[in-house]
Amino acid sequence: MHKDTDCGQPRRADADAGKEITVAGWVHRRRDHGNLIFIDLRDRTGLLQVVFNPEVSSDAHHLAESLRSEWVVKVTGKVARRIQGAENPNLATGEIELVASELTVLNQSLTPPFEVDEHINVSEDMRLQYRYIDLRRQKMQDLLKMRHNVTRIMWDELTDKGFTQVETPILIKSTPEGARDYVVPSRVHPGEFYALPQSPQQLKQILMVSGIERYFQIARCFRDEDLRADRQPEHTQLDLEMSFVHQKDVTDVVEHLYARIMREVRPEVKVPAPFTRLSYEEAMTRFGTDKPDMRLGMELATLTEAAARSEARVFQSIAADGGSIRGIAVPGCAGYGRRQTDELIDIAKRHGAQGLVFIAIDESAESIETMTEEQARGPLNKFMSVDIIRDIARQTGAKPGDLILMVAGAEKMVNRVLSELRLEMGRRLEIADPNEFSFAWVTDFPLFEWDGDSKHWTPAHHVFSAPKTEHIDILESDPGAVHADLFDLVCNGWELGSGSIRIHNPELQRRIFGVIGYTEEQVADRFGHLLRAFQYGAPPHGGMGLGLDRLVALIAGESSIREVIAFPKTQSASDPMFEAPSKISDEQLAELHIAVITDDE
RNA sequence: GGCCCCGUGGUGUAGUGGCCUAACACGCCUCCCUGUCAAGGAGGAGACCGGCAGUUCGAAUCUGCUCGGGGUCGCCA
Repeated sequence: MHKDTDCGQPRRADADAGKEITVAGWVHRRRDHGNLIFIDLRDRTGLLQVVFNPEVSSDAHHLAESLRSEWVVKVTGKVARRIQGAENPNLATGEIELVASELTVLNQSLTPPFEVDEHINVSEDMRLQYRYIDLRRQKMQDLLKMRHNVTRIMWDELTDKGFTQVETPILIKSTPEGARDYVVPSRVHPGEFYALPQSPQQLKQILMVSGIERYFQIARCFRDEDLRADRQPEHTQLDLEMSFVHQKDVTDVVEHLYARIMREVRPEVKVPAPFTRLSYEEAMTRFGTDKPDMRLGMELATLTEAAARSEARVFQSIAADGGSIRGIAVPGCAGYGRRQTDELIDIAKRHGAQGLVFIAIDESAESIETMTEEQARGPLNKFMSVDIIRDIARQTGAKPGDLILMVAGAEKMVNRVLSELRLEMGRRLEIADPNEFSFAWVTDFPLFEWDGDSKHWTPAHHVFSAPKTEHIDILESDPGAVHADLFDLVCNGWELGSGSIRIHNPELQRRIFGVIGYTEEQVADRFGHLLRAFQYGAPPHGGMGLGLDRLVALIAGESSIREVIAFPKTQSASDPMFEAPSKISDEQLAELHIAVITDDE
């Protein structure tokens, strides 16, 4: 080793003073006082102040004059207690310093494009281009370690529970469902292609047929779709699958694991236990979304009946057409002015609403029951009696000083709009406690969704989820009413993963394919291997896929998963450091039997 | 594919039609300094304003196209 001690290691003057040590690392900062030179030396464990004193070693002092930021050096010297008054309480090693007797420059460095420091502000573009420098920052090192710890706990916990980690192949077969595949040409089979897995779903189900019983993998998944703050073309998921289980068995394992991760990685935060459980129906009714942030309050109320009793034509006609009128009460916002309400109307319109109806309950009202007509202000109030307004206030839970937001129209749109407004108001009012992690299981999803474009039923999750036993009879006759043992794990508005009890009966699996509208040929081509496997004693099984990047970002309080991925890609799915993707040589293309067609224009 | 925001020395910003021969901070370079720690002091170098085309007497500033980055809708079994 070039060093015998880590920079962050010697900490106490009593214990360490007088020891001769050798450390090595990067020059974090240099303070040259002429005759006395200070270097903050940085390695993965932290900072250590090194002093070069010409009276101790004139050679070392002389060489130290040439040191610059990010040079890589090795220093030998004696640990000494700092002189009185020169201690640095901000540094873990602030009580001591290293008095250098010997300095070796192991490598020089160009002046870095940005400083390796926490307080600086650099564009993400620049950070990604020089990711190796960016990752030297303490914060990035901490995030990578946190991620490591999360996966370490996954390994520990699942190993204890009898799980076996199995690596599944990265080169598999394209089964064009859902997302676009990333595709890899085969040299040996001209004109044929592998696909990178969108998830190891089928492989892990086959492992259940193989008798593994409890499988997990920290698996890379590839999807060639547009990126977002929480979506990368390759993401990592904790993939797990269990045999002979019911839904509760799967959620118990995951809940125990996630509670433990929170306890060990963020011991200071609140994690309400047990995790909340609510059905998809209930989530949509109370929050308008299947991934609610439950810290926000402001639950949705159905006001169709009350609003339809008013003289307001909009409400009457929407109610008559089978539409829905719903609303939320935003605490303390009765004083919102025109500009603020206009902003909310914009948000509502962006998400499909025709408009947004406000009722402001004046602070001066003693209570909802005693408030007067004048104490409730709103554009449609002249069409509503005080009784109706009171009714609306009661159902939304509004109090004096609150602002009620109402949206009318198709239920799906109304829910989406109110859910967005709820999130927006939560952000504005800073309602959510950043130290609370409110996990919830959302269960009993419908198995199918109607796709108006393709005029087909499509799987709400994926084709392998089992319908609830009591709904098997109506699979073909009323697909929309079929629910499944299908569940999501959500936390603070983030979808962290979903799972289900799978189909293990090849005949039932064929019926599902039938409802979705696959032909015999398509089924044979895409899923023949799975159906064949199921004919040889497939056990009942179920499992989950849980996003690791999202989990770590959530735990770390980061809004983008790029912060917790060592080498993420930009929104155009490219890597600014590698400059990937890139063209390949004609020789490579020829070998792969590939001709590139260039778009003119 | 749609919509929105951004692009000025190495980095982050200011400048939004003539005051710009482009300002500020950090960084960088030189010198001074034995107790600093986001050291301090003095001096200095460094950008023609993402690219192209236009409007104008005059463009960093206006317009169009384009490239790059970010957010979002679509998309994401």
